[in-house]
Amino acid sequence: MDAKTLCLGVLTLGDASGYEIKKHFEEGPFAHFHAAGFGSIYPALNALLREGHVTRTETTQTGRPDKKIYKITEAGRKAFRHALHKDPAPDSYRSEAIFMMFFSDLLDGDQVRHVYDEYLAKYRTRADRMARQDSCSCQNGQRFVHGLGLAIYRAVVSYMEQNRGLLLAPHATQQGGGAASVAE
Amino acid sequence: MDAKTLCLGVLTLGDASGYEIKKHFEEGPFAHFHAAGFGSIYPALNALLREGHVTRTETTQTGRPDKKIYKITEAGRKAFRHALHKDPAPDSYRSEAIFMMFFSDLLDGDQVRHVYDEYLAKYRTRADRMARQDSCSCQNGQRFVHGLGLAIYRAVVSYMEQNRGLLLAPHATQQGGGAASVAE
DNA sequence: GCGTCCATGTAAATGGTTACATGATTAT
DNA sequence: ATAATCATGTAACCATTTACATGGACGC
Repeated sequence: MDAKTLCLGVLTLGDASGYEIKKHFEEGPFAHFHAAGFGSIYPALNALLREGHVTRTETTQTGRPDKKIYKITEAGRKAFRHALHKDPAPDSYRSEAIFMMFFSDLLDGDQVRHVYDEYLAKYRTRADRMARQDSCSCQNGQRFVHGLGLAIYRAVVSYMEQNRGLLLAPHATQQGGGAASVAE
Repeated sequence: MDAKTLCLGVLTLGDASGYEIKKHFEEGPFAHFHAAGFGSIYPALNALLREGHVTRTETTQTGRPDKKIYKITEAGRKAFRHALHKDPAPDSYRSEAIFMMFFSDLLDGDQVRHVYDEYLAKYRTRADRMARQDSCSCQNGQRFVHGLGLAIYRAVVSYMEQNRGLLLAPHATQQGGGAASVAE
């Protein structure tokens, strides 16, 4: 899925600037299923403008840099629907952290613990954030995807909590600075 | 994570040819967390050979093309451990199928049903295949990752089964090509 | 016969990430 | 003071994907 289609998708949810589109990919509802950086968003938006798939309005703000708000056109909507009509490419998932955990026996314990803890913390945070976001007002597709993301994050957190011992067996619990030894 | 490190990782599990390494990424235990194609594997192996991180043995086979078996060296193991000692890059997950489902209200029902069905079937197949693979003989890290993959796949399958209605609500069950109008 | 599996590789093209460039405001 | 947020963009770099090139064996 190229950056242009991704941007069009965000713009079907409402007008936005390039900066706001990036935030969408970081915090928005499908943040977990795609990503894009400035280096791909800005050129994509300019290309979409050239193609007539979006219009642009420059907004002057006081105390803030100027903003360029993009709005999808009818041609843009059509192009978006057309792009979504092909068979989807297979999912691609890449996780260096999990790759590392796979080889935990080759790493020293501190490193494994560090990777494990950071990873679990990150997924906990995301699961919590998603759980707080209400998806009630959204359309069905959006609710479906939100729920799916949440289900995946919860599964990861739950599995990791229950199987910590597999990775960090010999070292006991030994976490954080506290004195708790037989935590539970 | 560059292709070289990925190949080294596979080679810590046993000697292999480039072709076999690719199969590892398709069917092996961390298939789900990383991928690599021939175009990145073969050049990576040649680079590793130049660097002395692997050795290569050419094997002549009858009725089969010749094979080049790669074996990791001590220097290679050291380089691998070193590569795994950095902080892992954040996960990147990209799914066109889920992106499509997110925008299901813009797509026609047939298309959504098609994407949904294919996607669920794929995840079911993978979950089943993983469940059959025993991970008992593996080291802890490998068991951990295998279990994690399985947990994720099961969560996806389970969620999708339970929430099909969100995506495909108005159309009733209505599957197959038949004439069923008020099916279910 | 046709497709798939085995097996290796190169080259071009695509496309994304990273670094650079700039700069005001606000919160710590 | 210092970092973060807001805000846009370009250019070099890097890496992967894709297409091309080759070819025998085996099953349908």
